[in-house]
Amino acid sequence: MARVAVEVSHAHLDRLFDYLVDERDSAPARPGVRVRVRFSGRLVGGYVLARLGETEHQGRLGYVERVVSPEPVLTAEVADLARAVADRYAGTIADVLRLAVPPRHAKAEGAVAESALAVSAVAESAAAESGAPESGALESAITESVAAESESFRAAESTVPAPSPGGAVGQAWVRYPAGPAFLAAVRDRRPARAVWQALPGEDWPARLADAAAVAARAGRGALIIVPDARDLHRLDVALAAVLDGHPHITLAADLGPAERYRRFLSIRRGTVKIVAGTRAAVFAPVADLDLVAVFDDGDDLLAEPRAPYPHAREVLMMRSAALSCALLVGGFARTAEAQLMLDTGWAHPITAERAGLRAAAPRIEAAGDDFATGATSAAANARLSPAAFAAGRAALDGGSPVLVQVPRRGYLPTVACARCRRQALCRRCRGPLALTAGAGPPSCRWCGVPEAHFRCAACGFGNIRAMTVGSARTAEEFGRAFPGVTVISSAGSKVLATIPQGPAVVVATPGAEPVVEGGYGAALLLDGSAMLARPDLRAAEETLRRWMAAAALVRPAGEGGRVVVGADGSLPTVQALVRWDPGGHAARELAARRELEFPPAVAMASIEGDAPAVLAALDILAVPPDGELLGPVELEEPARAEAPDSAAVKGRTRSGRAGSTGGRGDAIDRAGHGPVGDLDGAGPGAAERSGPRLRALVRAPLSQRKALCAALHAVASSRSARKESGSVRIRVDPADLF
DNA sequence: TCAATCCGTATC
DNA sequence: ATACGGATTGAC
Repeated sequence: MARVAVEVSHAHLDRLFDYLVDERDSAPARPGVRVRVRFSGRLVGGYVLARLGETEHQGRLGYVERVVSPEPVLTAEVADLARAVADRYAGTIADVLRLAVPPRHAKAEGAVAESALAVSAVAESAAAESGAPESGALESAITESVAAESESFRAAESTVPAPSPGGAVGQAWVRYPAGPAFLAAVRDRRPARAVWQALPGEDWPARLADAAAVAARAGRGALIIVPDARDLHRLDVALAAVLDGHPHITLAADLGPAERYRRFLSIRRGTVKIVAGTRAAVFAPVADLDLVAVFDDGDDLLAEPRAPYPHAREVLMMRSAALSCALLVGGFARTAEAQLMLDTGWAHPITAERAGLRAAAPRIEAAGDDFATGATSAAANARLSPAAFAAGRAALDGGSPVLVQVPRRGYLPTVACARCRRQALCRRCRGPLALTAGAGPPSCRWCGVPEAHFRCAACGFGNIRAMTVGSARTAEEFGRAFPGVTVISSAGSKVLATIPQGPAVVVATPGAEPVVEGGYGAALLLDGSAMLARPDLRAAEETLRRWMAAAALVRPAGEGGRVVVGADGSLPTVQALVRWDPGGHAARELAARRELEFPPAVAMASIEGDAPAVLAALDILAVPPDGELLGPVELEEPARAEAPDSAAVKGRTRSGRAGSTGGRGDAIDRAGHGPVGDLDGAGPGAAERSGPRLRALVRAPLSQRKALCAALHAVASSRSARKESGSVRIRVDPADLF
């Protein structure tokens, strides 16, 4: 007999089923293999989780129809993890397994054996180029820290033989007092858990690679998750430089099915134990995991958009807890979630001392609100305050590039009625109208329809004015402000990974800032007020994260590096940037969330969908004793007019979002329905046709998260068992709360 | 009293 | 989807 996890995502079927195994299938039907089974008539896929001598099932058992392949693709660890993640997010194990195990590609199964050595072309070439680093630095750093008994990571007798010489890494971690002790813990396979605030200018891919190398030298595995493909490429290069000899592999979303499965297999077979990837890789079945790490955990790309919407940081936390292995949550800034880990004592901080920070940080100043505020500045050079202009000028004169961060891409991405200032919206889909470079009428960023005869819906006026200035227009303005200087743009569909040294103005959207050898001479952070004013729970945290990511690319103050932020210097978030205090800011954020009873201080879930279905769901929801139901409220539809939005500015592609065409993807994501469905029903009637949609929030103390998730799962089970009509989406810790 | 049929529910 | 059990119905 075999216990099988079937690929059926109905909540009421979210359990294991036993099947008989025919004699001829008995050998290959090992735990972890894919099988096909008959499940109430139809053939479905599944995974063998265990072989059994007996069953608890009362009725008749069916037979495993077919063993798809003898390859055990699902390890016991990942199976347990999938169950835990499903429980944590009130989802089903089938949904998690869909995220965790890539589709089979038969050809790749045969091919893996020979090709496993050539796992990363980048890795090979980069390794060849980098010289052999001197040896001994890490070892001495670790030894010192062990002797010193770091406060954060209790030193233990080393149980692992000293790593062989021939390439040392980790020396740079001594800038963080707790750093070497953490590496020692990784080496000794102790379950150290750390929240790491990288110093400005830090070569963070190299530091993560150091940590992975420690695991590799101990003959063990490491898994590192980063937000996007550009970060992953940097990490790939860094790993290649320090791993000498130990193979590593990257897992990105844009690999084809064959390559994806091939790499997955070489990880599962233990051929490669050092793995780096984007969010889907959190489930990679890395052998002998010693370390799991994530960098820049505030990036919304780390939230999986498919059910049950797990967050990479949370999955890695669960993995490290289940395996008792080291966890590293890093970033220039610090999320409220990371702060909570520190507050509860679950993790320890790895931060630099004040002196180290002073040596590394650029000089940062606020230029006040008058510089860079959308409409009023669009016409003039007012977007450049005297301080900003001076900082830029000085850097350029010194032969260095200047980074200009603009939260919005495009030319003039939002426009408004010139008389009443109401935002100008598309008359067809109510999406935002925008102006593109050059002449021509405004057009809708969602459906693309041009608006040749704008009339304000509120006051009937026929002229528009700019409300926000995008990166393209900003590049134009800076070209005029600094005549003769090269202007480089990195935004939207054309994101640059690096730029050459030398004087240039680099205009980039957040997350798209190119890296430059030696650092930028200055960074000018525009339109900060707009970014801070977004109606989003995480607006402050997210703004600081973006600012710090940009400011971290600037050389230290001692080498002339300057940062000017266009926002009121008295704002706490601006203060946190100026003083480079991500920890203090995160502590205040978390305190505010406690006050408001919002995540991560409480467990929160959203229930949204068609009104009757949501009401019926709420009717049977057993809210935990100290829980609370908020709403339901009607969702405005179509989606509301916007402030700078998070995902669209980066110009990176995530599933279902057209990176280069932008508008279309936005429409689908934000409104929950595509533009096509509404084309024949312009006006208010269009939204009504699908019926009103409701959203409710439920919250509970963290101690009752399990009960909350169980109650939500019960709601989903009841709905799916009765095949109830209408759609309801349940999300635990939803990325967007408003 | 028993078969034919309907309906709800479980799905191994 | 399909299979099954229990309830319901209608013929004898």
